[in-house]
This record gives sequence, C-alpha cells and structure tokens, in this order.
Amino acid sequence: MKNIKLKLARVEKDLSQEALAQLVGVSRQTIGLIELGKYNPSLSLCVSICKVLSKTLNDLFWEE
Amino acid sequence: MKNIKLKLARVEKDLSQEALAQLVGVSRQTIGLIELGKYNPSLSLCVSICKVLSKTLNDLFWEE
DNA sequence: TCATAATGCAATATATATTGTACATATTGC
DNA sequence: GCAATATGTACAATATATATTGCATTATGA
Repeated sequence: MKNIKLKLARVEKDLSQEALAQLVGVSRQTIGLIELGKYNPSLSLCVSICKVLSKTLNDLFWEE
Repeated sequence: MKNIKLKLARVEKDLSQEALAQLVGVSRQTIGLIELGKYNPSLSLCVSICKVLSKTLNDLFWEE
C-alpha cells in the first residue's frame, strides 16, 4: 500500500524525493519506493525520515 | 541502545522472547537482538511486534 | 510547444537483517 | 544445589533492503 502520509508530509515541506533523500542520506529511489509502498524500510531509516519531516513514527508509518 | 520499552511490553504480556517470536513469526534471536539494540529491524517487523503486544510504533520504537 | 525537473521503473551490485544451529550463561522453581 | 527454562552470543548461510545507473514518463512553467 502506498504511503500517502509520507508523500504529504514531504510535499508540505516543499521537498522533492531527491531533496528529502539527500537530507536523510539515502538514494532517491529508496524514498520513491517507500512512498509507492514497494518496500519495507528499516526502523532507523523511518526514524531519520520522521526527524527530517518533523513527524513521529505513528504520524507517517502507523496504520490503524 | 537497548530497547527497554519492548522488553517491558513483552514481560507485561508474560511472554518469553521465544513465545513472542513465534507469535510474530520470526526467530528468537531476532527478538533478542532487537531488545539488545543490536540491530535495526524492518518496519513491517516493528509493526507486527506492536500488534502482538497491543502497542503502537511510538510506544515501542520512538525515542524523543 | 519546448525545456526542465520530478517521478516511475528495471537490472545489477552490495550491505545488512534474519535464520539456523549450537553453546554458554543467567534465572527461576523445587 | 539441581533441573529446567530463558536469555545472550557466535558463526555461516540466505533473504532482502538499499545503492547505482540509466532510461521512460509525467508534470510544470516559460
């Protein structure tokens, strides 16, 4: 399932996938694939993304 | 850093590492190593653990 | 319309999570 | 103290996240 919440949080900060990737320190594809729900990031990567986007794990990665 | 919160949540449910591992569908070592903070689980594994323990990602894996 | 940036997508390469097995050390109940 | 169970640890093997590159497609703005 796509991660819409991540995409929204990124766009809210006016960041491209590439810009976010650089801030987080991963490749652009990694961000793209996570948004597309095509894989399963590590916890530390999720945490890094959250911090860059000023969100928490529950905000971006928890589905009720 | 050790994941004390995970260990507490597990013990609260009166589960051994092995019992939790079986409920989650991973090996005992994986649970043990996560509690010891020796690695970096995948998001889907974190979510599975949370669900078994009736917690959320922020409860178990978010450090302020 | 054209140029450019942003994004999706695929193949291959590498790093690392996770497993299985096995053994050592703690811990707990008797 | 002893037996049984729970936990830490090590190593090799495997699965999978992530990187790299390159190209196709879709926006977006002049």
